[in-house]
Formats: sequence, C-alpha cells, structure tokens
Amino acid sequence: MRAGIGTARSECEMSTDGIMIPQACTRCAVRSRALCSALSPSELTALNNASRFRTFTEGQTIVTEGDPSIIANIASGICIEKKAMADGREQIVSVLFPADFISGELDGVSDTTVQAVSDVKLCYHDRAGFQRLLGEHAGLQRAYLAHARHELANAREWMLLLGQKTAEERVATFLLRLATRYTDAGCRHYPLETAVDGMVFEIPITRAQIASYTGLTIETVSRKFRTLSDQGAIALDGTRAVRITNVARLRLLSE
Amino acid sequence: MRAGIGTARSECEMSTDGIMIPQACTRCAVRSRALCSALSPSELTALNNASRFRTFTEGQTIVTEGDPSIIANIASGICIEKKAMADGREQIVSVLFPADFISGELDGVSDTTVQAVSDVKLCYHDRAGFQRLLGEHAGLQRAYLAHARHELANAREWMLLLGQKTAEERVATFLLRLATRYTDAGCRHYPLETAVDGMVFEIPITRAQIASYTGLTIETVSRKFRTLSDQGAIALDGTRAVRITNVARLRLLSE
DNA sequence: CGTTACGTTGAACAAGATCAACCTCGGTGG
DNA sequence: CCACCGAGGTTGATCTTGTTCAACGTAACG
Repeated sequence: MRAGIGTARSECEMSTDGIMIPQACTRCAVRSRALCSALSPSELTALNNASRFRTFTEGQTIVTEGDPSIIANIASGICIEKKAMADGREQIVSVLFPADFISGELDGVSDTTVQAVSDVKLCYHDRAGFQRLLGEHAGLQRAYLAHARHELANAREWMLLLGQKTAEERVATFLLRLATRYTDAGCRHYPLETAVDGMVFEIPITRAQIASYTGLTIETVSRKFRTLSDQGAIALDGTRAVRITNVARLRLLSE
Repeated sequence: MRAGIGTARSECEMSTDGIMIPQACTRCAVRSRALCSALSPSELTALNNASRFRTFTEGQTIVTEGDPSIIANIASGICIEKKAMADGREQIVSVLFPADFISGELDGVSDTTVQAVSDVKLCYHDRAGFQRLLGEHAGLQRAYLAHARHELANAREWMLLLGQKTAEERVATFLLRLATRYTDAGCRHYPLETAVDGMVFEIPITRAQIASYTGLTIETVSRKFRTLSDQGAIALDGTRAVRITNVARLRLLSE
C-alpha cells in the first residue's frame, strides 16, 4: 500500500514538430492540457528535470490536511480533495481529473487532504525547482495564477450550490459538471448541447463521496438519481455509468 | 446614487521613515495591511500613479457578476461579494473589510457581484498599469498570488460550513470568523483567546445577508442568535452589537 | 407621528436526515 | 463450483431540523 517512487528523468527526443523536449513529456498523455502547456521547450525541459513520477493505488492518501503541500500534475487517474472536521464529518471540495494541478500555498501547508479514488500517476515537481522556474518564466507565472483563480471560481460556484440549491438541483448540477469536465477534457469543438445529449460517462466516485461533495446523505443522492431518471433527464446503467438523455431538462432541473 | 470619481494623484511627501512615498499613501489608513505593503517606495509610487480613489454609498453595486472585473483595494468601509441564480436566490461568498483586495480574473470578467454595505472608499488601480507592475515586481506578484490562494482557502473553509455544519454551528462560526477578522485587523499580539473573550464588535451586515452567507433563512439566524445568547456564549446589544462572553463555548458550538 | 425596513417570535409544514431492512455483486475460501 | 461475506447501493418508514407562513416588535427617518 506504499506509493511508488519514480526516478529523475533527463533524456530528450524530437517531438512531432521537430523540437527537442523531454522524452517523459512527449509520452505524457496530458501535456497539452496541463500547466506544462504554458511552457516553451526549454522551460519544459527545466521543469522536467525537477520532476519525477509517483504512483498511488485506489484509496491512498496523497497529501494530508496540515502537512506540507506538494506541487504535482495528475498524469492519470482521479483524486478528490477534502476538508475534515474534528468529529469526522468531511466535505469534498473538488474532484481532480488527469491534467489537473495539485498545489496549496507555495511555501506552506496543505489546507486539504488529497486522496486517490482510482490508481493514480502523478508528475511531482520539486518545490525549489518549481519556485525558481516560477520566478524566471512569465508564462508559468500566468498559468499558475490563472489556475488559482480558476479553482477559486469553482469553489464559489459550489458555495452557491451548497448554500442555496435543493437536493435535486445539487445532483443535477453535479452530473452536468461531470459531463462538462469530460467534454472539456476531450477538447470537443461542437456546441455543448449537442456534445452532451446522449453522452455516456462513468461517475468516478462512490455515492458516499457524491454525498459528501454535495452536502447530502447517500440515501438522498440515491433517491435523486432515481427521480432524475424517472423524469427522463438521465439513464443509469448499473451504479457508475450514466447517460445524459436530455441535457436541456437536466439543466432546467439544475436550477 | 452615483459613484464618486477621484482624480489621478502624484504629489509625494516624506513618510515617517524618511523615504519619499506618495502623499495619498502616507495618508492611507490601510497601507500597512493592504497588498501595497508588499511594495518598495518606488513600486508604491508607480502603482499610486496608476490609481485613483472612488467612493460608493451604502447599497451601491461596485461590480456586477459578468461585467469586466476591476482591481482595487478597500480604503474604508465594508463590501460583500455574492453570486446569484436566475430565480433570484443569492449566495454571499465573502465579506470584505478595509485593506481587502478586490480582483477577479486579471484580464476577464467578474464571477461575483461586489456591493457596498456601508459607505465605501476604494483605491482603484488601472488595469494596464497594474498588469505591467505585476510583470516587473516579484514582490507584487507574490502578494497577488498569495491573495488568490488565501481567498481559495477561505472559500473551501466555507464550503465545509455550508455542506456539513448545523444552523447553530454556522452562526457560531460566522461570529468567530468576524471576531478573528477584527482582531487580525487590529494586529493584536496577545493570544486569541484572551483577545476575543469579552470582545465587543459590530456585525457589519443585516440578518438577511447573514442568512445568505450561511445558507440559512433570516428566521433561523435570528433564533440561533437567541440560543447562543441563552447558552452564554454571546450577548447581543441591539441588533448589530455583539459581545463574545465565552469564546471557548462559542468555539465548541462552532463544531 | 406615520411609514417602512429590519428583526423577532410562534405555529404549521416539508425537505431531507436517520434508522432499518434488503438487494447486488465481486471477491474468497471451503 | 458454489456458499458466504462484506462493501456499496437502494428502498421504505419515521423523525427532525430548518423552512415557510403569519403576526407582531422596534427603530430610523421623512
């Protein structure tokens, strides 16, 4: 149950456009979407030299709230970020997908616990190396700042959900957000309505985790899945697979 | 009901430590706590040249969700930041105090509506000027980034409240956070327990706004104020003044 | 003084939580 | 191979918290 630890990497090879970039990066499935996409080949090489892969298995804790924060990209797999209360109640504050970035205060302590909900491969960045690069490269700066602001916008969107929405609206919103994440990740270029209608995807987390994320109980989540399905907005196939059968209706039910 | 518009400022004068900084800044009550505190005298002069004051009266909207975002410091007064749903439900996502910084995506659109809840004086920064400074001065960079991360941590803390806490816990937490804000602002150096016990302060927002902030109704907020008071944790004097009569108890009730 | 916005209090109600039973499915070991 | 086990999920009955609806206070302000 111990995390796999990678080794430093340095070999380079030609990318398709004829520029030398690190081998590990040419082979990286998420490079085009991750923070790395903001980097020039030389910047990418510098960052790569301060990076190594680590793997985690389902259920493993990657960082604990209160421990020193880490800087990493998700190369593959799904993680959740959560905050806990003394008595054990937990709030999931975000669900992280491949290409997502994990980072707390640059030089401090993590304010969340990050946990793998599938087998996960991370591209860890050395803190000192990352900070130096951040100082030297305006592109990385901008990307890093934009990431923080984007997370803030997400958190506030979710505050609106937790503070104001009904159970049904919460579950509908959760599904829409998942669908959006998947279409975004696939970089589709046609309108969202079309892209999402009929779309089938896997819910990457358990009912208990959905409950914690939406501020509901497992039972309520289960019941609302049922009613959304009864209303023809979605169709469930087993417990993890959903089909969006009517985005317009789902969107209507989401607020 | 129109916002007052200031004029550009450039005269300088000696500060107490014998260094030339802008007159407007020496006279600024919040300089030591605001983002400006990260700046050298020359940086401060540069930023000041790209800044002007504007005033707002109670209730005025400063930025609207979806409109271009602004970059400003609160020189005096209190604001709220909120998000709205199509049907009118609103979630307050933060309460802003003097020295707090207002800024959305650097080059984009605001994801919240900012509104004055008292008469407010803002120190507006010209966007282009601010961006240039940001590129040139590492100190400002760091401060700006730290601000975004700090807001993110606050938002997530509040997600835990909205998703998991009971009504009483929410109201207790709200009061504790207010008390902390006031002691922080005063830069006290003795332990928080001592500082807060017996402390009297003003609740800067209405019951309706507390309700929106905590995801409750006005009636529930009112009732929980009553029970907190019955339990001896606080004492209300009228509708806006509170005394923390027992921090330990209040903290206990906050989770 | 009304008038009005803000706040409190009480009674009835409902959304969602809790409690409990049962289902389903993917191991695991006899 | 199948019986058993346990984790995750669903469904139903009941209960509770907080909402809703309604009446009444209170204080600032023209």
